[in-house]
Amino acid sequence: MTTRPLPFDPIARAAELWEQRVGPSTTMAAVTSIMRVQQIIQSAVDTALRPHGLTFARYEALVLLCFSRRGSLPMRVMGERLQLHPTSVTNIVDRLEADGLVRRLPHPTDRRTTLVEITDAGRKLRAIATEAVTSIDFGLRGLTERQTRRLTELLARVRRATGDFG
Amino acid sequence: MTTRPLPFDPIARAAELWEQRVGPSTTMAAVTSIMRVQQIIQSAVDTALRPHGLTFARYEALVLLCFSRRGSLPMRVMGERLQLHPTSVTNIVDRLEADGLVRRLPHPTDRRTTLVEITDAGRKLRAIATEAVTSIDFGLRGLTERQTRRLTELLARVRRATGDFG
DNA sequence: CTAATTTCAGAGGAACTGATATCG
DNA sequence: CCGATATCAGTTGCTCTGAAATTA
Repeated sequence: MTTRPLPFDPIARAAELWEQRVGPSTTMAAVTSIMRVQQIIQSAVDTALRPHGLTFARYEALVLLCFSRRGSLPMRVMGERLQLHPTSVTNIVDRLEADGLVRRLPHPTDRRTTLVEITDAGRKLRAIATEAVTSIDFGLRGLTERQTRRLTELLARVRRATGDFG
Repeated sequence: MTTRPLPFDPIARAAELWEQRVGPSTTMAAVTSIMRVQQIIQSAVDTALRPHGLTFARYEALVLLCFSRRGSLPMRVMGERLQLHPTSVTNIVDRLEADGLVRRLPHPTDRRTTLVEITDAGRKLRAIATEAVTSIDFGLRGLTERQTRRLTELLARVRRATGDFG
């Protein structure tokens, strides 16, 4: 968030030099691109959510709960779906609960686990925040519908190959 | 880094629910995929670099300097190329300098700017670290050469459309 | 004077480790 | 006893804001 755009593609230039000095640059270019686009998206989405007191991580948690069958999930399951460390789940739920967007409930049968339930205020804010992020296309621009699908598909291959699921 | 892989694709499932309840899910699925793959790559790369006392950000800075014409660049240019906040550049250079991998030099003509020059130790570690990250394919698996290029190309469209360069 | 470059102090959000209490 | 769940304390790394000092 510092400087004006460069007149050239810095990743393409780095790839050229890499090719000359190190070797094949295909993987390096793709990885650098992913890191950069993630940064762009994170920044755009966080900017859109900040007026509503949310970060992307907290927004994702809200969406997950909102879409769940009963509007509630165990902490552990939330961490599983969102790929978060248990302590990160605690942290995120703490903040959402402090804002009255979720509440902790005891699990009816397993007293080790605590359920997190979305509140009415949480559902309302989820809808407002969704409007905010979709109105900027989540910061993802420049792709056709078809290209966007292709991107998702390629990334799914990576996720599967790295043991993310399946 | 907590749990075993899910038996299903959590992003595909979230996209289904999004489609039912919110609307078109194409963009949301792509964005979530990028965030997740970035997380996978970051984790893999940082794990590979940790034994050498580097993070990905510091490694990138080392590569940038190593490939530069004179082995040195102004702080501002580093921030521009690596898309880092000025204070982040200061932070990263501080750590690299503390480890003897770079050194600060006064700019010969502009006394406002300070040059950062890679040291011999820095060049040596760059080579070792490159071996470490390439040996794990930067954490990027499951794609053919052709698919990897396609991924880079799609991401470049996004970067260009969001004003990253061009 | 304005503008650019870097640094510093401080804050926030995220991720991790290790330890602990509770419970199945 | 073992393993799972959640929390707590503390650390690290990165990013940002706002302010300052220096110089073009």
